Amino acid sequence: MTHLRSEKYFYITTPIYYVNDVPHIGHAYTTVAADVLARYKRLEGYQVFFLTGTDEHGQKVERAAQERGVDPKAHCDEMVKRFQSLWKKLSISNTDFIRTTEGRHKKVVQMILQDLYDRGEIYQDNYDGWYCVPDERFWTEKDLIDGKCPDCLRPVIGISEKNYFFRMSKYQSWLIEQIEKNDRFILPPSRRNEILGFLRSPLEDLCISRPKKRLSWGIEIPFDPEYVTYVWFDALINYVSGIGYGSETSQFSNFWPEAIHLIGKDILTTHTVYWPTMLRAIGLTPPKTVFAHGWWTVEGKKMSKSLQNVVEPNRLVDTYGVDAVRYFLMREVPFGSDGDFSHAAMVHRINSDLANDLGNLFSRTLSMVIRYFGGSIPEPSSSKDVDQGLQQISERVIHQISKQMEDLAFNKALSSIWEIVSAANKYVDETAPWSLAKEEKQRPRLATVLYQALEAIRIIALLLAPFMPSTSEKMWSYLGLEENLWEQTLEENGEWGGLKPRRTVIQPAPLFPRIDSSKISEGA
RNA sequence: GGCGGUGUAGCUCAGUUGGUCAGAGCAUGCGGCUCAUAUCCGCAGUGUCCGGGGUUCGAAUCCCUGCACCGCCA
Repeated sequence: MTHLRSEKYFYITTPIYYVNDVPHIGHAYTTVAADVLARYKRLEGYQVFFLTGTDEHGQKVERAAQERGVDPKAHCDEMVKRFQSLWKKLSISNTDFIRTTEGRHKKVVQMILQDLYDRGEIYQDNYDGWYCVPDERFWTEKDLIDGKCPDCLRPVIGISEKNYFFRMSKYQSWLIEQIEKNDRFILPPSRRNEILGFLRSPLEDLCISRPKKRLSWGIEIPFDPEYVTYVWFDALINYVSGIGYGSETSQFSNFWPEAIHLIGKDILTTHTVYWPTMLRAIGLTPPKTVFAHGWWTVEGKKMSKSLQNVVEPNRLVDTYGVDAVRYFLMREVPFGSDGDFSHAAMVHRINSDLANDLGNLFSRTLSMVIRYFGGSIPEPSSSKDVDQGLQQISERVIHQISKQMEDLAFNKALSSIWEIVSAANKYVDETAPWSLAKEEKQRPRLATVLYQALEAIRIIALLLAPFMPSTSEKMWSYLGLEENLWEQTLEENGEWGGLKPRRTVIQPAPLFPRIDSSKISEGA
């Protein structure tokens, strides 16, 4: 049985965000990165499943709801909108949005728990320890600092109770082997080393239940109604429940082997130790890659609620525009390193990269097409070395980007695209169409030159689409292209010479107006 | 305390296995163009490649040591 075309699958996830959190630049960062990757893979012709969502159980939600005097679910229904509306505002193209309070998720969690229990992967035992209520974390006696939570230094309460445990410890050597034999399982490599270091000490079993008398807002343990599921055990399962584990069998089996989880470095252990061992026990393969990206500081300082410097993504978008924000996040720092957000850096990126380099290339080229050819895309004739040079750079960049995106090197990919932008600006300078326009006999040459410049812009628009979707759409339509940008593939449309002559370009408004930095308030 | 990482132009950083590797971008200075969002193009720098010692014909690149900063664990 042969297929007409082999289907390529790509599955990308963000963490499910804690519904009680106020969305900040960190949430936006992970989600934008996932979106860029999803859009890029679609451009490469992949079937893409892009999942994000919210984690809605646990003590903080329960308490917040109580304080407001509403039902926890009703509380979540309200809070979840903050994420959903932000993703809409940030042009996020997720395939689905999963909430851990949904029936489809609970069903899968309970099915997995029952199965693990039946097969002896989960057992009951006594738990003695110290519990930090605000952090929802258990600590052992030796963890404590002066009898207080080592994480937040707040008081802890002593707890001794029966709980259920997952036999995580027995998978330790298997896990080490997985990590060692696959150098792309945990990225970047420094994080991989950290986990390998962590795994040199004995791994313990994982407590996966909470007694209802202490916490009722969670998924009930199917074999013991006195307990609910520990939030992490519940939350991690979203990655399989969200693509139909146990129900949509073919969809699940197509996408799961391709899973890439993007996470912040703070949740590395849950994703590279808890989760793979859970999957192993369930009988599923580990994700292909877990990539831990860095954190953003703001104006050189760590983000914190007390400093009141948490960057509110909605305001950022209102101030600078979606695409500029997406561009900055992807361009400023290598994915995986920490970065600093500052308004000065943001404005600098916009003015220099977006307005001067890209925006000006676009407007100078289109203006000349309008001025010299009445807006009709001219027909190119024989090409010269300069022309071919521009084409070669574009072809080289398309080739490079494929590898850079594979490595999640978003900043490098963008810098590669800017090689075309620079080359095109230089090309326009060297060929000087305004001089050619002065002599009638240079008409064919002028036509060729402007066609080449437009073609560079078309390729730039295509490559930029994953990063700056609305800008690319604008460029695309100003170029007079009627085809749907989101149905294009690099294979079919990345070839030089795809632009059709005689279509009409439109006089563009500046893609990115320059920003007078003195008019941007620091408090945005 | 243990393990790991980093330290290269004013700033942010590239520099595969040691031999045009002393670089890029930004910022700065000078020159050019005028199609364009006062945008674009060209040229020019400056560097004890953290300090010290060693291996080698030759080290930013390997080894030892000191200092500084960072990450994970404790």
